[in-house]
Amino acid sequence: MATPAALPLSPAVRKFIVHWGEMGSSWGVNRTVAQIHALLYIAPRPLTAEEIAGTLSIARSNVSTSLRELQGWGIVRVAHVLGDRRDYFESMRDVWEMFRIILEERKRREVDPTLSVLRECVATIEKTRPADPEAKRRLGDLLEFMETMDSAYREFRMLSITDLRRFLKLRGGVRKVASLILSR
Amino acid sequence: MATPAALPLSPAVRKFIVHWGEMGSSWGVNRTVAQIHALLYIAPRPLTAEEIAGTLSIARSNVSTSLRELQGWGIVRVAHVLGDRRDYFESMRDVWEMFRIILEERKRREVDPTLSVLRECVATIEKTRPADPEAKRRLGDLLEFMETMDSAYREFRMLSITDLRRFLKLRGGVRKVASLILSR
DNA sequence: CGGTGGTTTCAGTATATTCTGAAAGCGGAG
DNA sequence: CTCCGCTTTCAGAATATACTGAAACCACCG
Repeated sequence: MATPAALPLSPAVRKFIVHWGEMGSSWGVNRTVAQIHALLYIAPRPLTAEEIAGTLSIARSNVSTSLRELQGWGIVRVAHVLGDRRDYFESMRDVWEMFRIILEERKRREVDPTLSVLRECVATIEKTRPADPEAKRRLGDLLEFMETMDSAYREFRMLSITDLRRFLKLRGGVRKVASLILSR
Repeated sequence: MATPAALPLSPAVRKFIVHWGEMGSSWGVNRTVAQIHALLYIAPRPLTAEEIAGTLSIARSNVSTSLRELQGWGIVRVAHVLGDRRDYFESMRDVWEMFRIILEERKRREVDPTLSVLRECVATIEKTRPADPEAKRRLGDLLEFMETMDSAYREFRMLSITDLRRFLKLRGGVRKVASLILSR
């Protein structure tokens, strides 16, 4: 009863795909989308939509939509094979780069809008009389926190992947930094 | 038709609560739970479950469940008023501390399990013959990435909130660090 | 004890999300 | 122009998630 185009997957790979799907769910990513991503990431070559559908037992149309979303995130792209009219899909392979892209995208879609909302709220409260000092303070704190995070992120973003990697891999590095920069 | 115990909320506060709820959704947190958290965070004093239900127009029982979840995360706790049998609930107020707690909790619930799964998968593949070199490499890369992130996180976690705050607030700090530590 | 004020549980309902299959779209080949 | 292989769209079906209200529970009080 297996769909014709199903790829053979080892148990380990199967397990990984399933887990990645669940992980996705709890991070607000559709399970199927995450599974497709996992499959493409681990596959040794680009796959057709048909193969993906067969392998994961999901409808062809569902694959189409999900692939579109993954392309929207910029971590999957189409490739072509000479003499073959079908679209082949492949995932970005560099994990660090992928991480960077996803982070950037989530910031853009979620953090940035929150920052504007917070700014608007604070502004509105300030215009109100009598201003509600409690609420103003709380929203202000939150806004300040997010702005600090935001600019710290912008700074880290400027590092090359290689430097970022080296930095994060330093053992005891953080403590060194702390004593170097923070003590005065 | 307003529920008796509804608190008066300014439009700005209202907007904040609604937005926070939506934010929650896209991060895998139930909208209602996020709204309650927002309300408690901004409220000038601890609130009863009744007040929360009234203010947000949700069922009393729903509030109960959601509060339990927030307590599970460790960012909301009960307080009591002398001579009043009811439970009052209040949110943690320090945004940085709250962030730290949420991060820790998500790591524990999501990153740690993923790390084990990846380790298991890699181990399984290694035992298989002939081992699938492609898959092994891909899973290995991912595992290495997550392990690096994990230990970097552990290091940062050792900083006091104050130091962390100072560190993230340094302008140009990252570049300084980069040249200090990375160049050799 | 039985009553009172409050909290929690849970089965059923409502809502939102995801998935499917059939139909429409698209572009090249003949 | 029409057929063919492939892709996308979309209305409705299936599923998962969130929410409600009624009932059970609990602890204290008289």
